[in-house]
Amino acid sequence: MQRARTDDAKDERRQALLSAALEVFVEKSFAAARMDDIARAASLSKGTVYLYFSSKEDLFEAVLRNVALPKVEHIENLMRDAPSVGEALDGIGLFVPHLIRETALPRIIKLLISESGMFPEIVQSYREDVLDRLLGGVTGLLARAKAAGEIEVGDPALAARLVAAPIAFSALWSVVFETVPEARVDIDALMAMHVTHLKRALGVIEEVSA
Amino acid sequence: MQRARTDDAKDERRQALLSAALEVFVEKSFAAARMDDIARAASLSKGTVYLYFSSKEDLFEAVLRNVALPKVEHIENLMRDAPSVGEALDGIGLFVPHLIRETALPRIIKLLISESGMFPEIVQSYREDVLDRLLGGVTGLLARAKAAGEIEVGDPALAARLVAAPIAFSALWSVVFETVPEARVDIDALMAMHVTHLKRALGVIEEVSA
Amino acid sequence: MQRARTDDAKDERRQALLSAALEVFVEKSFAAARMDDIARAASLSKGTVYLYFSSKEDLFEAVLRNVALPKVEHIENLMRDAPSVGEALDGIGLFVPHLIRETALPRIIKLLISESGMFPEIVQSYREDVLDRLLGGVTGLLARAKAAGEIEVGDPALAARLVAAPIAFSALWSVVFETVPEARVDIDALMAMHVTHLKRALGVIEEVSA
Amino acid sequence: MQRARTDDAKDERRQALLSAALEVFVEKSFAAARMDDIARAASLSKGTVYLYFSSKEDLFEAVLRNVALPKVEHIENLMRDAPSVGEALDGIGLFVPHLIRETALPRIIKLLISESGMFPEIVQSYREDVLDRLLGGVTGLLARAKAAGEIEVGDPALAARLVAAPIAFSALWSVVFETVPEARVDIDALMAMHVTHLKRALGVIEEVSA
DNA sequence: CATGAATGAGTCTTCATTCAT
DNA sequence: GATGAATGAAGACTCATTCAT
Repeated sequence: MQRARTDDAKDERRQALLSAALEVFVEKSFAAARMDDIARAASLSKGTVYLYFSSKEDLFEAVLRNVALPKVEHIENLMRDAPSVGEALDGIGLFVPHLIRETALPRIIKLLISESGMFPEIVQSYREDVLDRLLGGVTGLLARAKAAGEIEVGDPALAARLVAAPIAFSALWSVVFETVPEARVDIDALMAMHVTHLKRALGVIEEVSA
Repeated sequence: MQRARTDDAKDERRQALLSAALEVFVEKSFAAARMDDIARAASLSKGTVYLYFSSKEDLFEAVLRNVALPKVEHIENLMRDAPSVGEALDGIGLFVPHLIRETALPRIIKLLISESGMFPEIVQSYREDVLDRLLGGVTGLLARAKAAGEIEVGDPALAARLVAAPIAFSALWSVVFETVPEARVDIDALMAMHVTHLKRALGVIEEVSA
Repeated sequence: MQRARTDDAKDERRQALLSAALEVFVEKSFAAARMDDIARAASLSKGTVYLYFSSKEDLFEAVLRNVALPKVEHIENLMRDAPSVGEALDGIGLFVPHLIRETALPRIIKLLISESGMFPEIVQSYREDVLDRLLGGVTGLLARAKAAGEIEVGDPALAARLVAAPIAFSALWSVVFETVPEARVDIDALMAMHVTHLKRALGVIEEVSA
Repeated sequence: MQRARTDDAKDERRQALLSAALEVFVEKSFAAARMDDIARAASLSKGTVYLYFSSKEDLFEAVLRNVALPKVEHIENLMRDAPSVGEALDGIGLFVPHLIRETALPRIIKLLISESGMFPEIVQSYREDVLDRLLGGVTGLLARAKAAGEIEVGDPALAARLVAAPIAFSALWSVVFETVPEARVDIDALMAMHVTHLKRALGVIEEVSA
């Protein structure tokens, strides 16, 4: 491998390592992942990894710190700025398939679940920093809509979980089972149905899109 | 430790080991679990484990083979024999909290997810033998109700996933996050809401219980 | 297994164990032999072995102490009492095939060789008590014959080794290689030739047997 | 330890390991030898051995594969090209003491004998590839000489064994018993006598060396 | 006496980490 | 900066030995 002299080149290499590490940690779990696997997945040698991360655990933490977090704010804003629950749900229905197919989200979720026993603090802080904020965004949206008489719902915090569950479920299903073609699920159709069901369940009146 | 002379005593010890192993595998993942941990969790010494299981992997497979499987038929039957979708859903709403709080289901799900990368065949066969059958049971129930004009729904197979998702979600949440009190969720309430939402979404007409 | 109440029954069991142990030690070496193998080869259970021998090493030593030793005196006497070198050699030629095919000698030799590194004292004392005496017997025979002008030979002690070598060679070959039929050697013919060669080499004048 | 960067340095280390392993296997037997012993004998650490050999068994097989084999052809040629049986035997008489004192042959023989029970295939293939060829070389020599009326002998294949036996005997004696000074044998004298005896036994007419 | 379940010391093997090149 | 050889701590597994039954 060439040497990375500039800071940019170093950042690039760091990113390559993080992304290789995510892949390998997800595939094998933290304990079973070998530094060598990760190094090779990033086309580097074992020793080089230690130039960028001080230990396997450090690398693991960096993986969780560096992915997906930017999205949180984005989604919080989407929830806050949505003109109506209906449109917010439509947005979710359209956005989630992309989230599942193209982003690291499913793998991050799987990793969090897998390592919750070994890294409880990391996982709890992830829950606080990411999951609670996302659920909080949806909760807020539903609470405002409920207050506005737009929807009919019990505890918005619980309802937010019902909104999130099929998303998490699909994300997990995709990483866990879809290595095999017969387990494949049509996520677009599933999410479309999820949104339809939610609207019916919440009593969202469908506005006619002119 | 006392010695297990009779076959019954040996079976008991086997069960104790399986249950200790499930605990440790769930907590640490297969790779990070030490046979010694498992042995001590069952109040045995390391060597004794090998009198009952020939290897760590054998023990792991036995753990998956020995739990939850009996329940599958039970639930399949429930779905098949349900007099109506509404009652079936009510049944689910009442049964699931028990399932999540009292049985190994949540831990098994977590384990399956965690080890899907390391034991793909085991995990896929579990999907076929357990998950597909459970989802198939719900799918059948919904398909029959749809044919009878009882409910309004698109593809029953997808809808079955929407039925299952909050159950899986809650199960996972309970093992992954509920080690910490502030992450606790009221599963009874959540499931009650889930059933309510489902009935509304599917257009189930609530019969008045005389 | 029945209990051995009488002393005779106990001795029998001891012998069975010694003979099973010889077999297993020869087949696998001391280190690789498992007490369980030996016990089962004697149709006993593992624990029972410890009623007769205090440890694996004790059993090993007993094996070497209890076999073949009686023969030594017998052979010493044969050598001492032989009326002539020719007849002594004839006796060897007739006796050795039996020794190799029917007695434990070949296995004992193999065992001594195998364990010479792990049990140097045992092996050296075996050499002194058995091998040196046997070689000494032959050496004495040759020395007397030389003194009597019966044969022509250099150092009788060296010549004794030339007498012994093909015997040891055949014994070893039989345990080491003759598990496979294509390695089989006609020991009677080989020993006959050995005796013929020895007589010619030593210049033994063949008396005509009336 | 210094690091072996070049292929040459690695080959050197491999050789050092093979030779350390031979020593330790011979001393203790395969089963009783610890990888750590071997590593230390080669001034390396335990882990390093596994950079060169994938397992203890792999190392063992490599030990047998890498020694003595070159000599076989050499000796085959000597036998084939010998101008006369007498000279061939003289050659053996002079060469064997070197073989026994300076080469790995005695240790290899001991190892083969010791491990014949645990590695029957390896040992049989060694017999075919090495011993049978060596014995075959001598057999051929004797058969040619017999056909030429040079010597008087029965079955040359058996006679070859009588040629080999004192060599094997001495080789074994040297590894097995000569750790102790009082067991030492004068191999040169023994071999000289062996050759003398063989010539007499075969009726080789001693040519006068001008 | 006989058994075989239980134990834990001992050994092979892996792999995170270091460091000479 | 990059490499991969070397290291040794850690963990799976075996088996001699003990001892409750």
